[in-house]
Amino acid sequence: MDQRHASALKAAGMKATPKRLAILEMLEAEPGYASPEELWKRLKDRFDRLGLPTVYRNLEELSASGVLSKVIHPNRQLYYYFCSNREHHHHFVCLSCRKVEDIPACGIEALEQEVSKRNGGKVLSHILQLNGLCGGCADNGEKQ
Amino acid sequence: MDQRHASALKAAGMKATPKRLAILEMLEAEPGYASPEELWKRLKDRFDRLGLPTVYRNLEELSASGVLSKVIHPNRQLYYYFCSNREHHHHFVCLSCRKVEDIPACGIEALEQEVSKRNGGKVLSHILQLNGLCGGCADNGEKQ
DNA sequence: ATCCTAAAACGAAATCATTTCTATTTAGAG
DNA sequence: CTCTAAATAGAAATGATTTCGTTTTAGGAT
Ligand SMILES: [Mn+2]
Ligand SMILES: [Mn+2]
Ligand SMILES: [Zn+2]
Ligand SMILES: [Zn+2]
Repeated sequence: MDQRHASALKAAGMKATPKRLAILEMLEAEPGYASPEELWKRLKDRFDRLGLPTVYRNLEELSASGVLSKVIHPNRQLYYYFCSNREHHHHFVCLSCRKVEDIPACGIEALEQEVSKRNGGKVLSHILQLNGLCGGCADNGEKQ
Repeated sequence: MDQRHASALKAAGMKATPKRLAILEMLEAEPGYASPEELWKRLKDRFDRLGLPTVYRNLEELSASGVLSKVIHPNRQLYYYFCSNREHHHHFVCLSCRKVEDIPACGIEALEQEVSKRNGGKVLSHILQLNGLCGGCADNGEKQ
């Protein structure tokens, strides 16, 4: 149905199944981020059969391929967000209403004040973390 | 015993119990971040009794009070790190050896290259997220 | 249009890191 | 030294997420 999403899936090397398309449609319509179970509960009505593991699996795959973005939440549960901005950027997420706002730049100190002043919101905390391999480990191809 | 840690605990309004001090000592000696269970297994030898929930509870409390820092890990398990740098800063963590390096500035794009070149490491991914309340939600004191 | 096969989905069950709960112990103020 | 709120034990519960063997399906090939 939705050619945009079908194309995105094809570009990601994934089959355009009805359930994947429904997940993308629902998440795109969502104003903020959503949990796998929330999406599952609402998607169940549109299919005679839909397993929660299927939702988990697809969200993770779509996130891994960059079609969806994952939210790092203090409660450490999984949340996903559909962001049409294909440029590299980061997010401001509201812990109350789950709204997600794009953050164009990456200067954190300046960013906090800017977000706080421009949107009138309050930044309670921020997470900045670089994951990777140090020099010694990058050499030999160790993992984990 | 360790006056520095006892003082840090006092400053945080926490009692300087032997187990808390042992947790801090062990984590300070650790070259990288560690999980609650790893610390527990090694601390058990030093006490006739030590519950895993106690380690979890103390790590979380110490993290909340800023004595320890929490690591955001792709496997979504809990890891903690003792950082003596009391200035506001961020971390580069190695997914292979768990080493943690301070990152003084917050310009992410520049940072990735800088970390990659200066330390010879490889940045596989980064997380930048601001958590807080948007304008609408900051007004009324809603939570979650 | 039909076949074929790797990919996707099912769904019950398992996993297991983390939390909860109640009784017991203890740090540290007075 | 006493007293009490804070801290801990330890068993049990929790529940989000994953696993697994089976069944179904998307989509390229014929
Ligand atoms: Mn975005
Ligand atoms: Mn540090
Ligand atoms: Zn390393
Ligand atoms: Zn909000």
